[in-house]
Amino acid sequence: MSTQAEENYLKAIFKLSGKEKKSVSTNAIAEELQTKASSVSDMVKKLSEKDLINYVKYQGVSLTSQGHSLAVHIVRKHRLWEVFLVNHLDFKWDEVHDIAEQLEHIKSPELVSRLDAFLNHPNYDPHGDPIPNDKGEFPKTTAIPLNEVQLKSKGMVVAVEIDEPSFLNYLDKLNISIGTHVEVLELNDFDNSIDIKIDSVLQHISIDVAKNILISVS
Amino acid sequence: MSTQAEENYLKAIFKLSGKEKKSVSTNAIAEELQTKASSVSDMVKKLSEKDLINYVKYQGVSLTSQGHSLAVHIVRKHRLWEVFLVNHLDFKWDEVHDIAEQLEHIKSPELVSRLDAFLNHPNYDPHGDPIPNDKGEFPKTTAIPLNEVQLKSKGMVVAVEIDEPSFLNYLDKLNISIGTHVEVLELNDFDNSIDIKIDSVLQHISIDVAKNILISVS
DNA sequence: ATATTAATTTAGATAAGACTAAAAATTACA
DNA sequence: TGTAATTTTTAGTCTTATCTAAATTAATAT
Repeated sequence: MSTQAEENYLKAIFKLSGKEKKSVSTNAIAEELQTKASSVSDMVKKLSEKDLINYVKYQGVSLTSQGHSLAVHIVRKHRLWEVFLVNHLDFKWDEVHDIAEQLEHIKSPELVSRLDAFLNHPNYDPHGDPIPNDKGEFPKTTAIPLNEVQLKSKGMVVAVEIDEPSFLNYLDKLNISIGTHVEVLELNDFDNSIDIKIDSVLQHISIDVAKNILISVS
Repeated sequence: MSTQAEENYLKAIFKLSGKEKKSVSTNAIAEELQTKASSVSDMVKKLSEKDLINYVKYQGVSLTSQGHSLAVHIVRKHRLWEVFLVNHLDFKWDEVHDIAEQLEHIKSPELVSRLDAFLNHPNYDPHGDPIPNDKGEFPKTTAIPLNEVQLKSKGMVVAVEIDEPSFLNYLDKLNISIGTHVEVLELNDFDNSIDIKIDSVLQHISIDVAKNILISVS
């Protein structure tokens, strides 16, 4: 059985590995989990002994298939709970992350499958993040970051890459949410900012914001 | 902030204190939590330092008003989650205790109040146990144990005092659930068993079972 | 190629929560 | 009332997860 701490490490490693499944450094994990590199060093040893990660001293870590499937399962629970909180308890999309961080550690396979059914097997959470099914498979998505969308083309916001309230509140202020239609008008080379049109209103957003908004181009 | 361990101790002390708020012994807590008396000794010291319980060496413990309100709050969360699990996720009444034991430790006042509203402010959980409101007040109940019901009188099952699956499954077999109408027919002095009528079927139950079935006499 | 810097690991501590075994206090009862 | 039995506490150990400080390995730059 996995502890909450172990699950948080696996989740962090999963996130940092990216879809390229690249090896993750001790420091990167420490940064992600707001802890010290020495603590990470201790923990990766334990996870390695449990065959949840591959670990060679000084060479970073990667998830084993067992660790990967555990991590995906935690992500699944996190995102299902977020759907519940927003769709049924009327939370806003910027309020659910911390609560889901707690709920994702509840251990009951039956609960997960019943919650999933209750929610009608959702494919995406309130931030547009894909929800893996019970076999760990993610729905495929073809979205690209807003800063990579071709000039003059239109698309729809399908997901955001950051769940922090400060970022989400900023998007609220710009009237950007999942489903919003955007048109990319112009790139301003001098500061890498982007002109976009939302509901026929012109907006001006920085490259750092644009990078974290995923668009399905129409 | 309270840890899960602390919360479980407070809950155990609350339960063992009864409505008479009697002082609780170290051994009783150890028995309730399936742990050792020495561990309890350690923990009560800590809870006492946090002003959650009154503790004098060798003289048992009682909850302070602060400890009481924390304990009641955990009970509230436990029972609200049980209602959710049974009413919305279609769990049976014998399946929800262990899951609610986990969910009761989720920390989010907003979540509790929204869940309560979502469930329509229920007064009783699936076992008929009263759910305190957000001020910690319990709905008043006048039910009495089945073994104290007068002979020849009728009533309705409103609660059960044990949540263990083995007990609940036994009740299922007897067709006893919350809302069931029962008539007490006879007391058999030689073994303290009781003859009752359920849905016009005669049943024979032991005093130990009867004690844990609460009846509202009609 | 070697010296410096950065990243990582080890060593040693700490805190929470549990345990066993032993000591101390309380209760029971002859 | 004094001894026996029971209950409770203390002392010492263990595990998990963290930390700081020091040591070691790897990476970088001259």
